[in-house]
Amino acid sequence: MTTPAGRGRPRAFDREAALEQATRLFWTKGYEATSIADLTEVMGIGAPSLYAAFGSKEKLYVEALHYYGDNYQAMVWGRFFSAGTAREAVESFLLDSAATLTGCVVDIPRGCMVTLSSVGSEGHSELGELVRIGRAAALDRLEARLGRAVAEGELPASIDIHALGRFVQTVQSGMSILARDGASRAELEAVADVAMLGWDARTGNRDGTGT
Amino acid sequence: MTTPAGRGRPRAFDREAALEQATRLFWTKGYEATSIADLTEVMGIGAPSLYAAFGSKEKLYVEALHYYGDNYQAMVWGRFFSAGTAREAVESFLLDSAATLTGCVVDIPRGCMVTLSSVGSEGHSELGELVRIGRAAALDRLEARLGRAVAEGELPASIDIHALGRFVQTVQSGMSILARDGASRAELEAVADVAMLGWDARTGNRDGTGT
DNA sequence: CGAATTATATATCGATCGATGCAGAAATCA
DNA sequence: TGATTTCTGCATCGATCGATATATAATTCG
Repeated sequence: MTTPAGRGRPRAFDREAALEQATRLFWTKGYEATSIADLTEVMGIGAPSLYAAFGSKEKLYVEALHYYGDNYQAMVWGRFFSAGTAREAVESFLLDSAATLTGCVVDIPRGCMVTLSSVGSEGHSELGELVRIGRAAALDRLEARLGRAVAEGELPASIDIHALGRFVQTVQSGMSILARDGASRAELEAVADVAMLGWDARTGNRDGTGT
Repeated sequence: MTTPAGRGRPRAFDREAALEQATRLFWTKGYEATSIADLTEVMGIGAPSLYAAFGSKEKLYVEALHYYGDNYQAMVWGRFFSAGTAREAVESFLLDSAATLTGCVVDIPRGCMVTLSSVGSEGHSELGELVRIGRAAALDRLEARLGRAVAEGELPASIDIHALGRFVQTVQSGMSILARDGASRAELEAVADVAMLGWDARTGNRDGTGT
C-alpha cells in the first residue's frame, strides 16, 4: 500500500537507514562541515540518489533534525513528561541528559544535535532559525512544567519560573559541550546533582527529598 | 625600535587592528564558516597580504585565539583571580560571564569564542585540540581555586572539587549558548544566582553570604 | 519476452574554497 | 633623484563545494 501502483524500478536503498546515517553525520560534524561526498559515503548512495530522495542538502538537514527529534529526544524528555512532580521531572531531565549526551544509553554521538548546532552563523539563516526554535521549545517545555507545579501548589508562586527554566536549560546546554570534550556520564551526573541542590535552595526545598 | 632597520616599503596596514577584526569574525562565525574572502574584507587587505602577514588561515586562527585570550578573557577571569574567597571568585566569574557574554561590557560578539568553537569536527584536528585545551584550562583554574579554598579552610575537605568545578564550567558553557540565542544579561545573571544557590547548598553555606 | 519506467553510476557543471605568481605601486636609504 | 626593497591588487591556481545532465542498469507490467 505504501507503493501505489508504480511500474518500473522501485527504490533500491533503505531511505530510513540512509537518513539515520545522515543524521548521525550532521550530528557529529555539524551542517557546514558535512559535505555531500561525506553524506553519500555513509549513506551508501550516489549524489543523484541523494538529491532525488531528499531534494537538497538543506532539506536533508531538516529531515535529519526531525529524525533526531523523533528518535532520540525521548531519551531525554521521556521521564520529564511522565514525572509526577516538577522536581522529579527536572531531575530526570538532567540525569537522563547526562546518560544520553555521553552516549551511554545507546551508541550515538556525544552532545545534543540541536544544542551544539551552530548553523545560521553564515548564509543558512533558515536552518539557524530552525535549531534556535528547537532550543526555545525546550525552554518552553521547562517553563510550562514549572508553571503547572505552581498551579498545583508544588512550588510557591513567588519563584521566578523563567529564571529557573533558564537555569535548567543552561545546565543541560553546558552538558552537551562537556560531553563533546569527553566528560564522563558520572561527571555529568554529578553536575546534575549540584544543579538540583540549586533547585532545592531556589524552591525552598532544603532537604532534597522533593516533596 | 619595533622597525629594526628596514629599507623599502614599511607595512602599510595595522596588523593588530586587522587581527582584531579577524578575531571578531572567527568569533562570530566559527572557523570553517569564515572564508578568506570574508577575512580580507573585514581586515581591509588583500589575500596576499593576509598570507604574508599570518601564513595561513589556520595560523591566523591560532593568532586570533591568542588575541582573544589576551584581550577579552580578563573580562571574565579578572575578578575571579583577585577575589578573596572561592565563593566570591566563582560568583564573580559567573556574573562577569553574564555581562561579558551578552556583549554588555564592550561591543563584542555574544558568547565565548573558545566555548562555542566547534572546530575539530573535521580534518582540523589540531585547532580542535587547541580550543579543547582552552576549555580544559578553564576547568583547571576553577579546580585550583577550589583546592586552595579547601586548604585555607574556606571549604570543607569533604566537598567534591571536581564535581563543583565541572558544575561551574557547565553553567558558564551553557551561558554562551543562551547568549547566542539572545538571552539578556539579566537572564544570565539570574541563572548565575540560581547556580550560586547550588554552590551554597553544596558547600554547606546556607545563608548565601559566603563567609 | 518486450516495452515502459525508474533508480543508479559516471562524469561534469559553475561557483567558491584556500592559497599564490606576477607585476606595478609605494616608501626608504644612499 | 635613483636604486632598492617591500607591500599590494589583479588574476589565477588546483581542489572541492553543492548540484545535475546523461546514459546505463534494473525492475515491473502487458
